[in-house]
Amino acid sequence: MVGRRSLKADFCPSARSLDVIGDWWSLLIVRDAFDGLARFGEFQKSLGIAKNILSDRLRTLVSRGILEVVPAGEGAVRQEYRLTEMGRDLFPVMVALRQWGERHLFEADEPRSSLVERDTGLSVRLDIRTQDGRAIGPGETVILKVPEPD
Amino acid sequence: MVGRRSLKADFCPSARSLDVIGDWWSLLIVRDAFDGLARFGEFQKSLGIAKNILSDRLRTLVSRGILEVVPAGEGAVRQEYRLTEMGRDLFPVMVALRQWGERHLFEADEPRSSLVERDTGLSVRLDIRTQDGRAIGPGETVILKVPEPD
DNA sequence: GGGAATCGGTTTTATAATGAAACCAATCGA
DNA sequence: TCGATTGGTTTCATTATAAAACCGATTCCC
Repeated sequence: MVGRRSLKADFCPSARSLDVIGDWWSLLIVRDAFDGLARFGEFQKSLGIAKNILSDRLRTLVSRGILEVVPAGEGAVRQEYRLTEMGRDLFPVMVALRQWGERHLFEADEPRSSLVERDTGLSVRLDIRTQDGRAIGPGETVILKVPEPD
Repeated sequence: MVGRRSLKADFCPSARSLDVIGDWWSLLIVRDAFDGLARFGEFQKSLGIAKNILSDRLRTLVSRGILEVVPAGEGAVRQEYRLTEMGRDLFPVMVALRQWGERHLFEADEPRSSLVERDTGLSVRLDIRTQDGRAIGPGETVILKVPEPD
């Protein structure tokens, strides 16, 4: 096969998501975008990514509707990369990754950045519930597959 | 630089998480593991991944504590790959990815697999709240950075 | 019990993705 | 106006990925 397999046509939503944002850099760029970064140079400095790769990733993220290009300031020539609505919707993904990393990838006493509510400083958590509001874990769930066409 | 930059030492938990599971295949393997797959051949068939790459990814996931190798059945020689506690803790990440994919990567009428509570069939959702239970969005949060050592 | 098929990989080789550096045009700042 | 910065693109070297061939150990089948 040439190149990497695409999961665009997969019926599993997780697989399609990974097809779009599952590469090494994209979510890091999105994280920085959530953090307020918007300019090419800012991403490049923050991530230490090669410029050609950053260029490619930004283009791809824009083409997929996760970032959009907007003029930087009023009537400015330079442009910025901003999260679209679709991009901002990745927030739960970022929070879930953060939460997992905090729990498993840090020593107890190790310094780390943390995500809190702006107004109160309360830490943010994420949980999984049924439609009617009961919290549940992986053991109580099941995936309903779509029937394979012969 | 040679190879890919490691984010192991980054103070951002999301970055460390991506360092561990941010590559192209790992989360797909984890998804399949949540789905009950456990054998080398099962993963290989499900993902269509090259065997050498699968071999490498499984080894890495085991070495990082996300999967563990257990004997398949009583006294069996063959072995299986199972999610560890740390691996099962990735459930919210999978749900978040799934939710995003459902919302943005499918046509309204397109068939898709869905995640539901086993006993009731109710669909599963995920949301972000403060410690005291109020649901919030990205706009109401802020990241507290760890002070950079000079 | 013997042979064939399957399982769970490893090795080899080709190709694609990534990274670093050099380069460049347009803009900005002094 | 001139030099520095920004935002890239191009080129080339290196690394990762993929496909296929291979292989030993098991399991299936009769």
